[in-house]
Amino acid sequence: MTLKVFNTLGRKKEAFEPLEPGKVRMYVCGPTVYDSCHIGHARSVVVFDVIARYLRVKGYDVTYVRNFTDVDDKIIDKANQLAIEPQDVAERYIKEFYEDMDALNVERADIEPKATAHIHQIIRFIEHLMDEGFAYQTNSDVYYSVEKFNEYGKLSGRRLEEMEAGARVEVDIKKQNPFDFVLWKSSKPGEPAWKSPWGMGRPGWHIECSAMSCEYLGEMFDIHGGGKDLTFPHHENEIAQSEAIFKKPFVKYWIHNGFVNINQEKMSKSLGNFLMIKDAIKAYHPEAVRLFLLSKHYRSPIDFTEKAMDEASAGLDKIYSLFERTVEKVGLATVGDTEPGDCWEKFCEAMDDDFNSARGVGILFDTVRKVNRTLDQNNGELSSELQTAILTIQTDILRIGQTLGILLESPKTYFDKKRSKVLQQKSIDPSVIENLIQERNAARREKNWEKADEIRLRLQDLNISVEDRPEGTIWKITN
RNA sequence: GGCGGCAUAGCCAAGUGGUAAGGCAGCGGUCUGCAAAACCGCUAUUCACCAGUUCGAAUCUGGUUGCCGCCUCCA
Repeated sequence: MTLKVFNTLGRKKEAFEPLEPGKVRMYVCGPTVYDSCHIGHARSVVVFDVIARYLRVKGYDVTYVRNFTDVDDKIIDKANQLAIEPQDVAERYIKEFYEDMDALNVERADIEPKATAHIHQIIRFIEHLMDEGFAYQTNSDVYYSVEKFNEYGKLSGRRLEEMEAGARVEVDIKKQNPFDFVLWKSSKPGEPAWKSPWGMGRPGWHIECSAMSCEYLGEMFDIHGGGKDLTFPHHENEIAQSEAIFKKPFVKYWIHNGFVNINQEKMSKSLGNFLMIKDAIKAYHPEAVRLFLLSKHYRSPIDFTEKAMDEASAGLDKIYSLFERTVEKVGLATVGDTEPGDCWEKFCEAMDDDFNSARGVGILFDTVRKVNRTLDQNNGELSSELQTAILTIQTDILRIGQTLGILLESPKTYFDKKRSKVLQQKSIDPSVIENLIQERNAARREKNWEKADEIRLRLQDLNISVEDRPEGTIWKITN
């Protein structure tokens, strides 16, 4: 099976062939740490987390770099607002980033460099650009001259001449071309500043990624990712910087994820509709958030709504419920005990097609239904063949879960946590529930159906549904 | 103004030349004291619209309409 990847550079799917066989070097633009992460950050980070996991599953030796932009105007603004140091702002939000991403089961990147820890490399990079004639100094600022780079615009499909016609960019008189961008910015008193050949200042935004990707991945590497909005100007500028110096293709595959809307609206400051990760995971299980994010293709926009999240939660319940059943029948295997089966192979086919996790999720539910059917049809003892078959499928589902970063809890833990969360929210003592269930079962034994049903209705009002199973009554939280 | 994307059932969503995955909701059934859960069946002759290419198109081409994104250091 060959993996195909949609490359923004060229805008088509291409067979994935890393520069060095068996190795993948990938760089993803991380956040500018001036505020809490919102659901849009979550999508980008989760999508690339899954891409990295899948590449590893495919057997590639992956080196994954994701940076933190920890020096920036917005960080400085925030520091002024809070009357603290910019680096404290950055530290605070890096800490929050980890809290959010850990909750979402995002694996750490192999290297997570910060811009401020690479000032030396950045300055050297800029010097290099000056030497090669791609940059110029005005007062104490250094700019990149886009006109010097012939291929400027090749990633985003723009041409300098065409852009100028309708550009709304305010013309900065210090720039030779309105699209020239700052490489080194002189500092005002009190701002973070480093000594440089051009005076005290700080790096522009784009240069850190060129400098740090080179530092950790070399002059050329395989995958560079980020949100769609970064295509222009950020990634276009990175190409201009890196290719100007190294005179060869900077990145082989550019991957960009689509945006998250909230109730069909773009998240924006003016609408005040930013959904922060920490709030989303208060309301929903983090795995439900992941399942939601992965149930649509990564390049399409996705709409965050309460309904969509309820459906994702219900879907997750459905899978964990299946595990409850299979664990009882065949026990819980761990990935590695069993050879991958058909289900896993179909999932891989989907993922091989430009990481089509949406199709993969479809296959997951398809499989869940098949196992439930098998269990329904074989109510009594399972033959050893069936047990083995179910174990294989169960393990496939777990394998898929590991790739998508879901299904990492035991069904018991999952449902227990869900229960206690809701009970806590509603300040209900679980023993009250248990007592009601006992009372209802007593009524049922006496065939007092009226009383039993009345108790069931009372529980329903508390968002609790009861299931009378052959082996006893259990209760669950409904969404 | 420039560049790009999208339009598939009530809703969400796969599907890039071979006769419409999956989820949610709905209806009917099996199971059940009744339910719930699970399963089975039904639910798009049709993929925004028009024209074209082809033996054959949701998929390719041209056009129309509608929505959205980027061109603002927003993932």
